Amino acid sequence: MSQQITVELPDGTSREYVSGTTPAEVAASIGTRLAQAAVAAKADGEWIDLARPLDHDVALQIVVPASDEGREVLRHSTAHVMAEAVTRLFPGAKVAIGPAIADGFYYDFDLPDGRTFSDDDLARIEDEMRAIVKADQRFERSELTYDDALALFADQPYKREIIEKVRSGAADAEDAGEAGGDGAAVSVYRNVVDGDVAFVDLCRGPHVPSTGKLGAFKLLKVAGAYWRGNEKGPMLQRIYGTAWESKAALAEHLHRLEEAERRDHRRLGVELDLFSFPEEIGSGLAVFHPKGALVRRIMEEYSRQRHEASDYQFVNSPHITKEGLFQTSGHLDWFADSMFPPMHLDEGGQDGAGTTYYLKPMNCPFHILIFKHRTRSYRELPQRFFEFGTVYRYEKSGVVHGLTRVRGLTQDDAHIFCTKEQMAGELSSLLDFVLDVLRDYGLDDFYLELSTKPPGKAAGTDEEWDEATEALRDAAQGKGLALVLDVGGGAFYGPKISVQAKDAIGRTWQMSTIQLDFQMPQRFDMQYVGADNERHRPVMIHRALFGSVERFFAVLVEHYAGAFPAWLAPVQVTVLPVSDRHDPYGFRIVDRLVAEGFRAEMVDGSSGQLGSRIRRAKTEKVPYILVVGDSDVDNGTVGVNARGSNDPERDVHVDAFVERLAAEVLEHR
RNA sequence: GCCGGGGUAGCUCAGUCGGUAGAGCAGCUCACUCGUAAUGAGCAGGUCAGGGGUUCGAAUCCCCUCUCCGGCUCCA
Repeated sequence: MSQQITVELPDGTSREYVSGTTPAEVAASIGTRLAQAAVAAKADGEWIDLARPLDHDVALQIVVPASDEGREVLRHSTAHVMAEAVTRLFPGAKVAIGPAIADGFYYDFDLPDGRTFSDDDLARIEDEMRAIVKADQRFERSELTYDDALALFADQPYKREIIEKVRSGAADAEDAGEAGGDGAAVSVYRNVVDGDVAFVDLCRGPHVPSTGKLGAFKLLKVAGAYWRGNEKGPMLQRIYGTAWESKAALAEHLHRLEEAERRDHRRLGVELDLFSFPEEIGSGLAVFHPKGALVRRIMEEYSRQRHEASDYQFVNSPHITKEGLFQTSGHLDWFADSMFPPMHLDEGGQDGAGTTYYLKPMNCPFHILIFKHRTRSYRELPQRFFEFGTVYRYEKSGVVHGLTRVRGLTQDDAHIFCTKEQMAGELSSLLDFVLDVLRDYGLDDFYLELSTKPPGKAAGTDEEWDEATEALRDAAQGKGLALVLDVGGGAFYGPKISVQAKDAIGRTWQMSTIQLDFQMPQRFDMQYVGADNERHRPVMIHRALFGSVERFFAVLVEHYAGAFPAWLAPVQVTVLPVSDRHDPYGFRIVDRLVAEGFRAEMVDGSSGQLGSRIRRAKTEKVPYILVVGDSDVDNGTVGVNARGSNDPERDVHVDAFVERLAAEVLEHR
C-alpha cells in the first residue's frame, strides 16, 4: 500500500496525495489552467521541477510565468536554449554560465579561435532558438557524481572548473548555484527531443518542463565579460537577452527600454542645449551651457538655502594639495590609481626632493583641517561644514558615462563632527533632512541600503566597524523605508547608508550617501575639549545629498524626461505674439513676468509662423507657452498653453496667470 | 584598463568596386503677418576625429593616438 503525503498549498489548504506524486500532477489536480501555466514549483521554499516526485509532507507552491519566480524560470530556461543554439551554430564553443538577471538573462561563451559575435549572429541565434522552442524539447534533470560529471563535460573547461570547485568545497554561492546537487553530486539538465539529447548543461534548475513553454524572448546585445568577473582572467563573449511570460509583456518591456533611451540625459543634453563634452577638453569633463548652467544654479541655490536653514556652515577649499594630506587620510593607499597623476614641483631645491601636489579627489581632509585649526569645545559640536567641492578622479576610460560618471565633478559635500553621544540623533535627523530635500526635487519613492565593511580593503578594527554599522542601522530603521543590506559595500574608512530613489519610470538611482567614520578622526588626531576638560575624539559623518551635482542633474533630466518643473525650468514662459502688431504687448507681458522674478522670453513673428514657433517651444519643453493676439491686447489676457496639455486656455487674465505660476514655483510642482 | 562596435556639416544620417562628398533638420537672407506641433524661395556650411602608411589616387584599405557607444571590472 503506497504511502500518503500531505501537501500544503499557499492559500493554507492541505491536500493528500500518494507519495511520488509530482508538482505537475498536484497542479493538474487543482485545475487544468494552472497545470497548463505551471513552469516550476517551490517545495518548502526550494526550487524544484514540476516532474520531481514529492516523497514527504511539503508546503508546495506552483510557480506560474506571470510572477517574479516564474519569469526567473523562463529566463533561465531561455538562457539554456540560447546556449544550445550557440553550440549548434558555433561548433567548439565553450559555455560558461548563464543565469537569469533582472528583466532577462545572459550566457557567457568562449568561441573557438577567439571568434566574436556580431549583430547578424544574434539574429541567427534567435532563429535557431525559435526552432528549438518549436521542437518542444523536454528539460530532463539528473544527478551525477563528480567523476561522471567531469567526464560528461570533458570538453567544457569552464563547467569542469565549477565542478572541481564544488567538489573541493571552495565553491562560493554562485558556483553552488550553478552546480546544484546535494553535496555529493551535481545536477545536470538534458534537453531531450525524440529520445535524443540535444544539449546538456550543468545546472541547479529548475526549468520549464519543455522548451515549448518559452517564446516571448529577444536577444538584446553582445558584450565582453570577464570569466568570474576577474579582470586578469579570460574575456568571454556575453549575450544579453530578455524573456517574458507573454508577447505583450515582452513588448511592454521593449517599450520601457525605448522610453529609457528617449530620456537619456546625454541625448536630452544635446537636444535641450544643456551641456556637452568637448573632445578638446578631455574624457569625462563636461561644460554646462547657459540653460544647463541655469538649472544647475537653481539646484545649487535651493540646496544652499536648505543647508543654511539646517545649521550648516559654508566653507571652501582649494583644488590641489600636497601629497601628505592624502597620505594621512589613507586615500593614496587605496586610490592612487584613480587619482590624476601627481605634479612634482620645486625639484631644484636644496635637497632636490621637491614637493608633490595632487588634484583633490575628495574634500574631507580639508574640512578636517578647518576643524583642527583651533581647539574645539564640546559646546560647538556638532559642527557641520558644507562645500560645493569640485574634485577630480581619474576614472578608468571604460567607465566614463555621460554626467553620471565623470572625471571632474562637484560634490555637495558636508562633514559633520560631533560627539559619540550626539551621533545617533545626528544621523537620524540627517537622514530626515536628506529625504526631505530629495522630495523637493520630485523624488519620493525611496529605499535605504546599508553597506558594510569591505573585506580586505578597510581600515580600523572589527569592533569599530560593528559599532558604526549598528549606529547607521539604528538611524535607518524607523524611517518607514525598506532597508537592504549591501554586504562589503562600505568605504575603506566606514560603513554607509545610501538612499536609493526610484524615478518616474521605475529605475533605481543611488542618490545620497551617509558614511560614519571613526578612522579619519584618528588618522588626523582630531580632538575637542569636553565638559570634563579632557580631550576627546569626535566622530565624523561624511555625507553628500546630491552625490555630485552633475550626477544629480543627470538623474533629474532623466526623471523629468527633460520637462523640468517650472521652478527648475531654464525658461518658464515663452511668449508668442500672433503677428508683429502684437509684439509690443508681448514685450509688456515678458517685462511683467521678468519683473516678478520669472524666466520668460519672447519669440516674435520674424522667426516663423505661429505653428512653427509653438512647435519649437514645445520641443524645448517650456512649461508655459503664452500666445497673444488681438483679443488679448484688448482685454489684458493671454492664451495659456500648459505643457502636457493639448487644450489651450484662452482669455486668461495676466494677473491670474502670474498667480498660478508663482504658486507652482513656490510649491516646486 | 579589458572585450566588441562606432567617429562624414551644429543635429540625424547617406556615400556602390579606392576615383577629391550628399540629404533632411538647425543657421543666415528675403518674402509671407499668421490664434495653437514644421510657409516658401535662396544662401552658406566639411582638412570625412587626428597622425602615419599602402596606392597614380584614400571618407573608403592598414597601423597608432584621441574620443564616443554597449558591456565587464571599478566607483573614496
